[in-house]
Amino acid sequence: MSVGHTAVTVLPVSSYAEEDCGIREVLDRIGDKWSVLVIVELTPGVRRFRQLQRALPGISQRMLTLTVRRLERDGLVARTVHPTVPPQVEYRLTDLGNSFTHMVKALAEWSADHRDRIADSRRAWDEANPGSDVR
Amino acid sequence: MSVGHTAVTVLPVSSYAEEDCGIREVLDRIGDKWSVLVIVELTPGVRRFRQLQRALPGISQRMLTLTVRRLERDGLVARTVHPTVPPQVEYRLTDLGNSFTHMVKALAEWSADHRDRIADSRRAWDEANPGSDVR
DNA sequence: CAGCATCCCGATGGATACTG
DNA sequence: CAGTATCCATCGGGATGCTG
Repeated sequence: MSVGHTAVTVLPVSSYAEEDCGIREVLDRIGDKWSVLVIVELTPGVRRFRQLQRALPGISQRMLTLTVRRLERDGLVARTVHPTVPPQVEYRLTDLGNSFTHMVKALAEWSADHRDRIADSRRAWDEANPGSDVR
Repeated sequence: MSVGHTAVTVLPVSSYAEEDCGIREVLDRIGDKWSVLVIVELTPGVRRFRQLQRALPGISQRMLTLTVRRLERDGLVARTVHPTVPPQVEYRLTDLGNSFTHMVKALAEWSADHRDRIADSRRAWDEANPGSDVR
């Protein structure tokens, strides 16, 4: 077997979007249902587990745990356990998490600024394309 | 029945993260697997269907169609059909779509800037938490 | 209080085949 | 070329029950 014979993994090129620009990584981190909301909720300061859950109506214990663990793993959130009875666990943003806050803020502003326009566009599209399963 | 009796919809408060700030809307729009990548790919200019598909290795016809339709519905992308043979369809960003480009750029920069730090954090966490299913 | 362990369902999205 | 139509596997995430 000569060199370059097996497993060449073609992958033609990819003008822009490919793996080179790290968009996919960010999306994998914040694209899920709760991560950004948790970050937003931690922006004002430290929160305890139950506090977070109450502040995020609809989140299950399981998902809050998972979300907060992943954020901790990524270094966006710090977790502090106070070995008391009953147990007390605090969550806060790290510097890294705080830096990400700016992104979220920009995103929220963009959303607020263009919300109406998007809603209009959707109405128009839906009217022009009745009975479409796109939605 | 007196006023204010039915359907009070409790919903305690929701300090920050609730529906009021439009984060959820943005995430519903860009949190999927391909939307942002398509937008990135359209940033340099107009693209045709197959061009997009080739530029986005791994995307299926179905998903490209769905993604591009949703973006069109939201008013981020404009679709132009040239009734030729064979058919030719062009996609380009609208002004709205272009404005969103800035968000994506910021996200990409943030990702690039902190990629290493996050990777380190993950390694450390994985080492400190062996055999965890969090990942 | 702050979780972990299970079970399970619906949505997302990939593969494939067909069409104007 | 630019789609549409199906079928199907995966998996994110909700509900529930138990524990230190």
